[in-house]
Amino acid sequence: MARAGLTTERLARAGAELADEAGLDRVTVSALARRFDVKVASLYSHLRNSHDLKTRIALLALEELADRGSAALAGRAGKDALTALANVYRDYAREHPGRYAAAQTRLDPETAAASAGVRHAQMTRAVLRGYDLAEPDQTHAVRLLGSVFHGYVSLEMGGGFSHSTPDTQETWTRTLDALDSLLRNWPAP
Amino acid sequence: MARAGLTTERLARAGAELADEAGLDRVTVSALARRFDVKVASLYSHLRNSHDLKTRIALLALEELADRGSAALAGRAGKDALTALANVYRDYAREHPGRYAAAQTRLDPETAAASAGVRHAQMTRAVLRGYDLAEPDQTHAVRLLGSVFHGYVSLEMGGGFSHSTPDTQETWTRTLDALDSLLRNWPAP
DNA sequence: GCGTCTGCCTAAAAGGTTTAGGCAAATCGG
DNA sequence: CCGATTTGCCTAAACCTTTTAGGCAGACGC
Repeated sequence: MARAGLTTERLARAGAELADEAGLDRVTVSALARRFDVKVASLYSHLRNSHDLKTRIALLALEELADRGSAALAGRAGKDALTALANVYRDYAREHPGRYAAAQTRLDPETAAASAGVRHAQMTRAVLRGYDLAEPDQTHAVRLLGSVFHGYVSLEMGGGFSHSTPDTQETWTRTLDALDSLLRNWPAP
Repeated sequence: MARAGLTTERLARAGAELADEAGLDRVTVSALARRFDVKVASLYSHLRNSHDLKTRIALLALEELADRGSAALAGRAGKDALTALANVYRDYAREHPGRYAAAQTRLDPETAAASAGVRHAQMTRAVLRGYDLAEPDQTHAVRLLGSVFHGYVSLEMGGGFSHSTPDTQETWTRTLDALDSLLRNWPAP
């Protein structure tokens, strides 16, 4: 009997593809076994359980996002950097909706601390180097930017901005203008 | 055999309670049947399927949120209104995490159009009456506020702002200050 | 080539989803 | 007030997903 060559890595990658194609809620251990033409139980040598699979997809997505982010940020500063990073999130969510959804999976603290999530915070902080913000305002701003990026992307993807006018692209551009303006004129406490 | 008195309404309400207590992912038709001490199949006279249950919980949550929002907005304007509405979302998510999670369920367009989601957009627009924004900037601002409210609340709940300093309450306050400032000084295109 | 280890297998239990069809309680018309 | 109809919850059953236990054979180390 030929071996399928399963690894945790390949399972996570295939799970990510399946999430993008069929939606995160259809990513099951069973579906994955079918995709590898292997019996379900075989996957349990590589995965602790079903939630473990989701976690691994989340970690994969966070890492891909962080890689794209640091590539986009290289050589940019100020509004240019802000726009580049923001677009990384939006574009990734559009290209990989299932992976993006997986990236929102709640991770337990140790896993989160070891994840690429840390790099995300660093990247946002890097964007803020182009603006003049001291602590604790810098941390407030990091959190605000994270909120806007995530909030906008998830509402847009969820159809929350459904009515057609104005264009959501237009809103996105204006939102980034607004954030840039806000960061340049951050209000004193 | 005595009847349990099930209705779609009661099922949605019990589902919402269960979501808050155990988490949205543990809200199943089976669990709900157990709670009513009734056989599983009986629920299928009141619910089309499992997804239908989630949808009804989502609609319930959206309505409760809208009710709280309009109560909070009554008699307030400007930053006062902004803060009040923002706190409605944050407080609701803290009090009812399962319901809040359910409210993020993607609804099909007809359901969404008939839902309280419409009132949410109107409430945000009402807040903006306290600021001087003409269309299309007003719509851009509606979307921005929605993004920040939703993004902040979901990141905070998901533990995204985990490190302890500064306090997330402090960030929240400063975020609202920043939004107020931004709306008063909305950048020209 | 032999032994060990590992990877995928079969088997099986347990629980969730959903449909079909039945009986009895509630409700309504006379 | 009683018979007919409707409605609500039931049993039964099929199907799917998750997860554990234990087995056999292919890959690898010597």
